[in-house]
Amino acid sequence: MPKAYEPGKVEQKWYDFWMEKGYFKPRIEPDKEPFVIIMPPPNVTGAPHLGHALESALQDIMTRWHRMKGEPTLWLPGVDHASIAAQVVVERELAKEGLDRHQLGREKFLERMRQWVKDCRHTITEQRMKLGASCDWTRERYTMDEQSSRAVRTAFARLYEKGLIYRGERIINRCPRCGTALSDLEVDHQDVNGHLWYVRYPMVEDKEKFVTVATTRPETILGDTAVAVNPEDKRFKGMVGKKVILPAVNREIPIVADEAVDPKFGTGAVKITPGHDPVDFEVAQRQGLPLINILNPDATMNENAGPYNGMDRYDCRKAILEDLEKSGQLVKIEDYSHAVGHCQRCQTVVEPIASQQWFVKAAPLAGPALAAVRDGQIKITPQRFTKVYINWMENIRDWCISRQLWWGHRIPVWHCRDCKELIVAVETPQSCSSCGSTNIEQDPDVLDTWFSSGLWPHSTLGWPDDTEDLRYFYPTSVMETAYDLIFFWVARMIMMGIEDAGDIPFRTIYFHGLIRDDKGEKMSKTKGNVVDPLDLLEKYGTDALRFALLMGTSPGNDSRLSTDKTEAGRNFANKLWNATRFVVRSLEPGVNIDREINRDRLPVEDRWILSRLNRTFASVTGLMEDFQFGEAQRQIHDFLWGEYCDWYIELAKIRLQANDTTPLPTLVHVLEKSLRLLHPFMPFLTEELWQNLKKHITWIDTESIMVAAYPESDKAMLDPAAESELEAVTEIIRAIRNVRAQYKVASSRWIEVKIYTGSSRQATISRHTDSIKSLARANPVTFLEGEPGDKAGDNTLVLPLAQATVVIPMASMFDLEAEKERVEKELKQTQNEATRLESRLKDKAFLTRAPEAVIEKERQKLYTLNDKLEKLKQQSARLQEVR
RNA sequence: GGGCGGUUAGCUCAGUUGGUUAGAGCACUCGGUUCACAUCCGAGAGGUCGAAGGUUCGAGUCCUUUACCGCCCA
Repeated sequence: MPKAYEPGKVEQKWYDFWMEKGYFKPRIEPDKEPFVIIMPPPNVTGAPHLGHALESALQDIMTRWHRMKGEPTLWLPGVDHASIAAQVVVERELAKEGLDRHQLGREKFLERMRQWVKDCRHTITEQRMKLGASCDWTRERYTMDEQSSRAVRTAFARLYEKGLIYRGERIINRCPRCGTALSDLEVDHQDVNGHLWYVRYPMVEDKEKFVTVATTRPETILGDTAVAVNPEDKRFKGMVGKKVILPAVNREIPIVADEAVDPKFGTGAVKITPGHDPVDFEVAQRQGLPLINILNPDATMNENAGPYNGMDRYDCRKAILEDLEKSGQLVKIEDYSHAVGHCQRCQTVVEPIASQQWFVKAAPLAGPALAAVRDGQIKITPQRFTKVYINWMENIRDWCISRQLWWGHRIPVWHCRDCKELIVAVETPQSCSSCGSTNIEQDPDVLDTWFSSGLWPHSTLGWPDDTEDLRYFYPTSVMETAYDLIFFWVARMIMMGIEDAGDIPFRTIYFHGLIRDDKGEKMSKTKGNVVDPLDLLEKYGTDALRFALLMGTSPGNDSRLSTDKTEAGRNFANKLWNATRFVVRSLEPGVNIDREINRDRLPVEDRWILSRLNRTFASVTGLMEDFQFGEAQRQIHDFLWGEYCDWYIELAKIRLQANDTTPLPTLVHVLEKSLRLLHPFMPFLTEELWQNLKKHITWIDTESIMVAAYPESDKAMLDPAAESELEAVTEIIRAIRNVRAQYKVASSRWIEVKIYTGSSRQATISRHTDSIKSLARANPVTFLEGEPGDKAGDNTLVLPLAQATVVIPMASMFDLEAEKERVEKELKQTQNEATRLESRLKDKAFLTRAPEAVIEKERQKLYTLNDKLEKLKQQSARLQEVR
């Protein structure tokens, strides 16, 4: 084995080996309950980022763990066509070529999209494989493949037939840049510093009288169809029912009373624009007011805007304000901060517009989805997200699913041009189902990308067909994703899964946090702080990256990734590499290691490490069951590095050096099982090391660590007495090392140690005399009974410990005279330097002429010197006492 | 406006039912060419666990109030 672990040389080899052996593909065993994770499909929007790497690591850990436990395990991969997100990305690419999609036309644009998806899928798959993902590639799916598309059309048609999908005119958010309706969730609200403009609307009956309204969007005046006041508001008594004249377009509109009006906003009278405000839309419906749309799809003003027809919305705002100013109707301007909706994908300010769209009636679907979580059929981890889920579900609103985009699932609805009938069908119809006309046309819109995502757990397993996969693997075990998808995706999967497949889509939903950069900033392309997982993989190795991604994380909490962590991962991998290298090298003489180890015949340090190993199994398993993977990983790390390497191997070396091969079975046994324990976390490294070990151990007959059994805790291996005994020994060794460091005893020097204990402890601790001698560099080591008391003598150090008292004669630690001389010399030198500095710092010329930074530096130097001086004086005094 | 999370060592974070002396990685200081590993070994320093009050034999952990930071929803 080479001196250091070189991940680049082994990773591809093992991934190919696993693929070749078909380990990723589960065998359907009807009598066993399977473990199933459906991979959240990455968007085809570019190269995967660190969030995907974390997701991959977590899901792979769970998958490998359950597979090793002997469960039929399926991790099903796939990718998402990402309708709007992908279209926006490709449109940007086109813009670089000076093109837009309309120039290409629908078909050519879709061709372009498909090519993009092809390239993107390749990158995504390649990266998943590099990350070690043990997913079943034979079942890989795509949200736009034939099966998924049919699932989408089927789900749509069934919901339509049940009256759960309808078409209607509602206020929706429209992104002028993307040119499409959006769902409420796709709008990001940001506080913007704007203005509140107060505008006078003259009364029809007496043009000298006015009603003043306040607005943040003056251009919408053009679409006003009423002014509303609160019915309780005494200020407007007698005005309700009268009419005012709308500025700019001189339309007469009524004053109405409606509960929705907040008397505290503005003047208490508000303008009602039913075509461009959701609250006003509702008021209009209640009051029977007409609706006027003043905007074109691209957010320019339309013919209803009168003189402003054709203007951009913001130019219109400016123009109308100037006109109002001129006519004296603009009476007041206030600074006003308010939330403005932005398109989640392109950050353009969205416009609320009343329009004909397709909606999913949410309430009937939310009922069972709510119950499934409330009853505990679906468990949400971490638990705190349960409340968030319930709160959202309880206040759910209808879901706008039609998009005026080209990329996505075309809505399975055909319009008859002759009889205006709507035909909803799974397969393309030839003629109108009502009048038989062949003059029919498919709806041009596509579906919200989350519609197909919502079907993912059942559509990937074969729904709407009754497949073996669907019967065996559904409901799935765990859905693992980021918490920011709770509404977009998780909620919809639960609703659609129950509706379509008749059962919950997964038993547990596990949320991980978001990965930020080392400064805690969200990674984004515009900020330029995006780290490519591939760069880290190549530099540090997959296992190191996986280790880093999990290090110090807890469920549902955001984490930062830094090179410090990846380095720690790499170092750990290398540590384990070398521990294995040591064990393998010790085996070389051709020693035969038995499969079973007889605990009772082993020395106490062997029983100790076996006990600690089995405690670690129990603890790690408990943590994994609880989804605490970061903590599980830490415990494995601590056991291997802090106990196995730091202590057990060091103890074993003492026997091995005396040509005693008895530690070998334990060395091998603990290492082999630990590698299996660690395998889900660091798959490549553990496979490589395990295979190296396998070459020397005949009884390792499994062909890969990934199909070897996951270790379980054996209670018979637990040994509290051995643990207590080793605690005493390590405490003694640590105490002696501590003293050596404190007194700067040369490492080549052996010091004398006397250990006082009770008689029963003496029998046990004295068994470790060789260990204490070797690891603390102490000789001679003698054991005495009871407490040292006066017997210790004057020139000794007395170290009282939990289970023993250690006494060290000072004289054995160093040549006293030489040490005194050394300290005095250093003391003198330091003193001289300090004096020189002091006098300089008193020199007026220096203080006035030298730059402040230099003076400060000198002051710091003096401060440090004085500190050192103090310590030297103390040491000198201590030495004097020794005589 | 409603909700959630965070506040623990210089930095980044663990710390799951309350229980000895609060941990890790990195950084720092001192010492190390002992045949697994300098991607290392040994030792050390560093924390009134945001604040105040309460429950308890015992609180980083539970309760109340509060400050600041972040996120989600409206």
